[in-house]
Amino acid sequence: MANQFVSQIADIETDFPQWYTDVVVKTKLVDYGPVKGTMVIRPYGYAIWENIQRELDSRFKQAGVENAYFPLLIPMSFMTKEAEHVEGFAPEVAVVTHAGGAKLEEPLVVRPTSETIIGHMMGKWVESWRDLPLRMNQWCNVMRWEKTTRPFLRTSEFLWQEGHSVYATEEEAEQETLNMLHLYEEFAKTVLCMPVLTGRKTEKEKFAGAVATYGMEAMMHDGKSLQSGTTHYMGQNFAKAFGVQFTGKDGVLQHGYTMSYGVSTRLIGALIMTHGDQRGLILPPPVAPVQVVIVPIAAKKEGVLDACHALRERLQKAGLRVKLDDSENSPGWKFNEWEMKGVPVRVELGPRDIENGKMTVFRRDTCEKSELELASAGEELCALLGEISENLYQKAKKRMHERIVNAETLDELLKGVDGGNFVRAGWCGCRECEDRVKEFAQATARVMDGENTAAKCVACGKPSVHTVFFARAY
RNA sequence: CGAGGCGUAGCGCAGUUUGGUAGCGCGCUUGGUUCGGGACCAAGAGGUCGUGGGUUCAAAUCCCGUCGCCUCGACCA
Repeated sequence: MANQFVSQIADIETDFPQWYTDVVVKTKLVDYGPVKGTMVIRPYGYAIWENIQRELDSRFKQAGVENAYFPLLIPMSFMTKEAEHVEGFAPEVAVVTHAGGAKLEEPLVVRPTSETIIGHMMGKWVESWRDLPLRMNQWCNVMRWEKTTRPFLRTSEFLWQEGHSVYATEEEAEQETLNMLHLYEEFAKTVLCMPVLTGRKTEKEKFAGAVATYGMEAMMHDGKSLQSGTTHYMGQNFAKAFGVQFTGKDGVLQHGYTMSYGVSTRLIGALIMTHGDQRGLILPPPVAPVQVVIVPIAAKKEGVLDACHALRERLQKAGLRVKLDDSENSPGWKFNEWEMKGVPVRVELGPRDIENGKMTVFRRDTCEKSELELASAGEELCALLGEISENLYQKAKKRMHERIVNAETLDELLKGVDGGNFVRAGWCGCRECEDRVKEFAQATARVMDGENTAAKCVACGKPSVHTVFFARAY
């Protein structure tokens, strides 16, 4: 009986994909949209995104990046200007052919990403070395007509931020590509409480039109990897395609160097799958829409609701996001509901607590109950939320590091990924070997390690050029 | 696009083999008693059985077509 609600959610150990879908839908984060492959983000889910936006945006601003907005529709001819780019995205773009009751002269692409239209505008805006660097970010939706979809992880339409910059030199643009990767990594750690692996992507996995792509990969409960953010160094590919030219200090007309970076609502999927447990969501305090939920006990008894309202006000003044659940549901029902929704801390307040000047506190990450002083509720709970963040990060980090194994042969690599691990292995750098790994172990190269520590290639046995993290991926 | 599965109340399903009054659980509405881990009692609302055709006295059930969805493969933030 007590676990009736658990039966609503699939078993996290044995049925991970189903568990994920159950949690996302049953905790009312999203609903399915009428158009296949789209999702409706409900208020509770969107509040998580707003918190992610706020935290990330303040970091961008601090780094000197400004927000802008570019149009949803991109002329088809823009897409075809960069050869690799169009080839990479053509299979998944949605195209508008009619508008205003008539067929359009030139079809319009619903943006799958905005390199082309931003490149076009950069071409107009950049004239002199004094105009550089030009660093912009936009928060928007994009559309990629994927064949199979899953809420947050892969939907036809998704929300993201895409940052785009032009620099005068190769060194600056490359450096910015790495800086943003590190900004993402720090963000994942301190805001999402999520450890990640970062590094350069292989040629096969890189962004269409880029010179180099870097990725941030997070490990899910089942040992599969989820690409959670990417940064791209474009060299002069897009600058040449869109005429992004400037006159340098030396008076010479030259092309700029561009780079871009993005994270999407997929981050929400990542934190669900990183922290969640058998009871449902566990949301990291920095992004939780509700950080503390107050559940009154015996609400009709005199003074209980008053005490709850007073506590809520004090906690709000302390800067916490607080919800007082004064609905007619029974306390047990509320406990389970808010646990499933991942609220980090619950405060139970009843006649017994009030009489003793205490509050009963339940923390979602460990599911432990304790009593804290009502008088110092604000400070106590702020400290507890910090402790929960730290604990979530350390737990996830420990799990990730325990599940990174080394392999010297394809058999070892297969055994590793079958066991739900990331596999660190040597690679000679050729496409054939990368394909062979995928065919043999259904694992792809996620990112390359900073240094090459392996002796030989896991597939062909020739000397290793890169050490690569291989994993199955979402 | 290849292979499998499923469409019956808001959600989850039974009923289909062997044709015969449209069912169950949860949820919802109203009233009452409850409230420290998904409470209980009573009364109630809610269905073109995905859809088109056929067989039959009679179709959720049998036959033919069609549409939609899900899972697994190839593509991907």
